Amino acid sequence: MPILTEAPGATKGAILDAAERLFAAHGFRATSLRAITSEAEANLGAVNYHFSSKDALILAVLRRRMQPMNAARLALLDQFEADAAGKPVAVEKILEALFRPPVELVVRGTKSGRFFVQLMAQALAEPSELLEPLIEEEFAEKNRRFHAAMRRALPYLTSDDVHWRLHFAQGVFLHAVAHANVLELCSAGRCRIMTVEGTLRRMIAFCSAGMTARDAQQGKTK
Amino acid sequence: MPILTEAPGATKGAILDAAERLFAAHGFRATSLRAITSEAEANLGAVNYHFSSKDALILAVLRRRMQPMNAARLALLDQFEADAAGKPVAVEKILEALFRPPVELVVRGTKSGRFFVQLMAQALAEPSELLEPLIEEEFAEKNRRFHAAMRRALPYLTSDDVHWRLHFAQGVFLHAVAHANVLELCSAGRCRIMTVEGTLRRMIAFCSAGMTARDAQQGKTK
DNA sequence: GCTTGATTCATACGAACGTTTGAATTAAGC
DNA sequence: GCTTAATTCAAACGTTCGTATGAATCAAGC
Repeated sequence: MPILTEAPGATKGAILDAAERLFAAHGFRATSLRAITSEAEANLGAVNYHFSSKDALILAVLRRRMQPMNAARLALLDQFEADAAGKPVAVEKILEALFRPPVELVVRGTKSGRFFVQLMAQALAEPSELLEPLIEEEFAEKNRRFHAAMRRALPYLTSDDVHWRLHFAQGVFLHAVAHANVLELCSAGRCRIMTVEGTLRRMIAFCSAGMTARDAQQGKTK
Repeated sequence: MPILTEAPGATKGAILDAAERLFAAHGFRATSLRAITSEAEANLGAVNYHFSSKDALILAVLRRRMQPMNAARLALLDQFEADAAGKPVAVEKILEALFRPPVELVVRGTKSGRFFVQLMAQALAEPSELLEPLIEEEFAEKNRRFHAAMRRALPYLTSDDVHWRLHFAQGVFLHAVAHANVLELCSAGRCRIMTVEGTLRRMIAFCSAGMTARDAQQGKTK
């Protein structure tokens, strides 16, 4: 086991960073390994040495951010549930636990972490049997926990109502953060994601109103 | 000008249909022209004959549905504004004008029209200088009109508030319709997009509550 | 029925891709 | 200082892609 000249895993990390940025900028398929290794100042063969294939590299890029992000979401929810001392957690707090970790990743993110949400949007948009198991595995517990918390906070909604509305809230967050350029375009440059707190406040205000809304035909699935 | 054996533009239309379905299923870049012409039962050269390049085919696929969809949205808004006879259109109506055309395209869509929203999500997620002008050109008037209608309906919101919240509403719609499989996955198959009216009702209930929400720090941009 | 213009078809080309290979390089162990 | 194992590197392989080309096919006009 040699001690590297630079930090251990320097090449591996550089490849992950470059891949994250280029995947977000041009898509998984449109980004060549040559472009990645060129930006990472690594040799072409290094990708297949450290990750064995391009598909495995894609999974590694996604997994690196997904796991900590979802762990942070659950930790935040844990904390709010502890604060609530047995009572239901407020809808706004549940939404904050859901939104804060990714928003902080994007706004404060060092290196290329800020591109990660765009990658998630691509992973969803580009359906592939490659990504589905990762998404299911990585998000299963998060979905279960947040659904349960919302059901407690909104007892007058059916389980299906909560599923639908959490799905909507995910859409708000994903579109707002991953496609922030669209907002900037539509508002002629006036609206941009600047701070964590400002972005969070807007998203939570919108979604908490949506989550708690009293529907005229509540409970009907169709 | 020969009269074709089959309907005029049969090959061209078959290519568009096949491309729409395969682009939605596997992404723009991952779908080869050979796969498209194979599914369309056309010759490989037909693509470059009818559309001149793959990029132009992508644009043609998108434009075919975008133009009528946005026209229908504006027509619906026109109608609601006429009904309102000078008074502001209700938020729910504005949202219906925004959501109904694409939802009907997806739920009732013949041929491959139901895949179109997934394509829009991909076009947004896969940023490309190819697609940006199309999006800007095709959505500019729609954005302007709906922003103005919302400002009339919600006079207590700033212009920036409306930009942000319309952006959120777009996220709800796009994610809900384009990634309906995620909802089905998260709800263990219990929640699915079944009918136009049921889907619309849920989206409008959520978004109208979000649009009209009174924010604690309203008007602050950050 | 020959001409004409539009479309279809089979084939081929060059480029770019992911992956493989084997030698060169590096640093640690004894 | 030699050995060993991990890593880097340059070069090449086979495949697949988008595109181009030219002949074949087809229907309509006169």
